[in-house]
Amino acid sequence: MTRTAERPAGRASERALADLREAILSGDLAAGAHLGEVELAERLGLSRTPVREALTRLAAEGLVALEAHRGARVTSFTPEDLHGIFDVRLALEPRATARAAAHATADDLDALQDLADRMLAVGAPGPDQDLDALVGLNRDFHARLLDLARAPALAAALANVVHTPVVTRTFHAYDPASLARSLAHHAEIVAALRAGDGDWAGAVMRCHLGNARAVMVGSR
Amino acid sequence: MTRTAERPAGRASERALADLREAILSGDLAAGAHLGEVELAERLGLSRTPVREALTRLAAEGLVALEAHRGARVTSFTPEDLHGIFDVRLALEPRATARAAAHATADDLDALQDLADRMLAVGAPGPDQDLDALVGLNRDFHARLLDLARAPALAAALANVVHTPVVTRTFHAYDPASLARSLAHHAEIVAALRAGDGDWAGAVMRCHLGNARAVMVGSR
DNA sequence: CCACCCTAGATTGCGTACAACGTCGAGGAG
DNA sequence: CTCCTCGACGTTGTACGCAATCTAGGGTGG
Repeated sequence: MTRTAERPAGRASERALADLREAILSGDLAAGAHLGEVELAERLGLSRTPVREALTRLAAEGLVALEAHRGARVTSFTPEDLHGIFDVRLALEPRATARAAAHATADDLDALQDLADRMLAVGAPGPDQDLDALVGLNRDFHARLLDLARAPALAAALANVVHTPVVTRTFHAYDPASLARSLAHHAEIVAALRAGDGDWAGAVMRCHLGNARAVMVGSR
Repeated sequence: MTRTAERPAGRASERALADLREAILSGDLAAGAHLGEVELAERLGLSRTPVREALTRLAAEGLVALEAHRGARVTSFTPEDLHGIFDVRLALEPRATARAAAHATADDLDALQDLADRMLAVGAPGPDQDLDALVGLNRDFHARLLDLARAPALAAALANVVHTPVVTRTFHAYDPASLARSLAHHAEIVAALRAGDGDWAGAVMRCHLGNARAVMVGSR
């Protein structure tokens, strides 16, 4: 009916998926928000079918919870949940980081270095500090590192856990000292990889995650 | 209240999901098999819609791969993939097992003991040996153990990795010595949990998985 | 005053039809 | 003989409509 000939675009389903995921991760859709299929469909200018498919996939990723005949809700996480999520990250990411040492080429290292440098620049206290830009850079850094591990199963296991809103969104929670540590960790990881020392790199990643958990969940 | 204990039982979508998952895990649908939506729909007596939803969810679980306009295929795993999967299991399951020590009640331990005993009975060499029955018991044992860990995030991370056909299906690949070890491990895990020693239990799980990996992937 | 039932509304679940896209095979040209 | 091009088919992607089901609200009886 409504022929919104705005843009031919790619697959509408993937568009809906990406839009919804971004809306959730960015916080536009608050945790616990009531999501109706018709409402979302109208909002995105699509029919219910692709929206429904997107919701199904988001539910599989754990970003939303489907309640029968009651609508879908954005999943909310308790501090215990967050703690558990960091448990998984601590179990997997240091291992992946260690593996990355064996596969990283000079180009890879340069790219990582570049990301680490830019994060240091954007994250440094002062008028130019941009904590929001940090989010994307941080995601890129970790994603690239994970890719270098050449461990698809490990990456898949992590994927359904790291997507969680709070983990990827907040950099504002960091106090100056923790933020400085976090940014330094990135650089140190690159240094360890350059040295070809997987154990070192993995250890830094453990520190990195421990620091992050302390900031976001607090000591337990 | 109308007690419709009839055929249509339960949501058709979940039925399709369960049927397809079982068909894949049991091997009825061979790895790499060409799955068309219409073909599956006719086979299950449903329309394409629920089948499509089931395929989407299976793809999210990693059991099938959706190829655009070419149909879905049951994912197949290389030895390298399997090795990586066991890497993830080795990183997560021992940790979960250790955590289970803190939460297991007497009833839980009895149930685990029962499963371990039954596996010993069914797995013992002789005319009564039933390797197929082992599959279900083994899955129950690991699932129950994972549940006791009270670590939903960890369980979720594992879920998308353990579902893989080859990992859960084959017990025929075990040689007698390895099989005996594997069954003994289950009993030892229960013993360690009874002793309240999470470290011990986790160590046994590491052995258990190492043994399994050696059987299925071979030494590398 | 409380509990229960019953109706009305809304939402999801599923089926079917249409459209777009990609793939595969056959035929012709070089 | 090989490669390219073109057409038909098959498959997926999306829209829409109907039916079943659940939730919520008001009314009634105890």
